[in-house]
Amino acid sequence: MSTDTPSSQPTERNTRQREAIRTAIVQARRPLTTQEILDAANAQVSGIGIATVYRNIKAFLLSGDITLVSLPGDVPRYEMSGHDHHHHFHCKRCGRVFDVHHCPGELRELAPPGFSVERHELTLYGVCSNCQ
Amino acid sequence: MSTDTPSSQPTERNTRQREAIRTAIVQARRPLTTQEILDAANAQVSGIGIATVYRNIKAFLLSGDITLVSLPGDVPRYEMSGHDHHHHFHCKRCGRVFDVHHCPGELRELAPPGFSVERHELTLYGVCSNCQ
DNA sequence: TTGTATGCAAAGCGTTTGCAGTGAT
DNA sequence: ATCACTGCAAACGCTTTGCATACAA
Repeated sequence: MSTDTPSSQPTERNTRQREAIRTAIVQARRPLTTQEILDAANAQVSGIGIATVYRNIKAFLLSGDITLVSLPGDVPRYEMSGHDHHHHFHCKRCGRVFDVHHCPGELRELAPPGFSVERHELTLYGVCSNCQ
Repeated sequence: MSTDTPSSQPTERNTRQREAIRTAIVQARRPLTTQEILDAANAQVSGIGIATVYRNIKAFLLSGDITLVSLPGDVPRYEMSGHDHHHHFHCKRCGRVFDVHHCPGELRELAPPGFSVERHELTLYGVCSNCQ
């Protein structure tokens, strides 16, 4: 066994673009799409390319900084990690997605006999308080 | 008011390809991906093009014959309509999706105050009985 | 100075569409 | 004989990748 890490990461650099992308996701406080991230990041540092957004999203996912939020039939969204177990609410008016910090709880019994449930995802659909 | 339908649909024709695609979905008894549909249909009638599968899927969706099943972070699947309210189970071993005919029930109270819930989708993840 | 990060453009990949030929009615 | 349906290939939209340059360290 080796003492030094065999696959040491290359040094990460703090670029204006990367910080703008990170800030966009942090300040949103809700899951953002790639396009929403690009728009918010461009508001801080103009000229950011979409490829840079994709590359940084991938890097943040790998490092665990952000989490993929994919709702059925919708484009992927991303939010900061560290939230506890939660679900999502999709507003049909404004199209935004919000976190829901409640959970129906134990769902193992819902599956047919012989099926083992390890995880679940729940999405609520309706109208958010802003759009009422 | 007119007696004849203003926008009368063009007459549908029963082609071997269309019937192969419909049969594939009927016989599966679980939601199928586009590729699974193409493979199953080709087993009956070889040489079916992928465009034909997409066109027929779209037609079946419009007519209500089939229903879109889209799970988070996964490709769309399709199943015959007419099932009652149900959810889905995704096996992490074989990748197949199964219907779950139970439901946790009333979920309106999970949303934050001021949010109105109209619909919900639940996906269970784990290992199916075949793969145990 | 080094080499990671970026921007641009090209390449991928799954899905859609245009078009000419096929075939159900 | 019609005209909807099909197969093929081109077109699309979104995401990824190659490459030369920019810039953080």
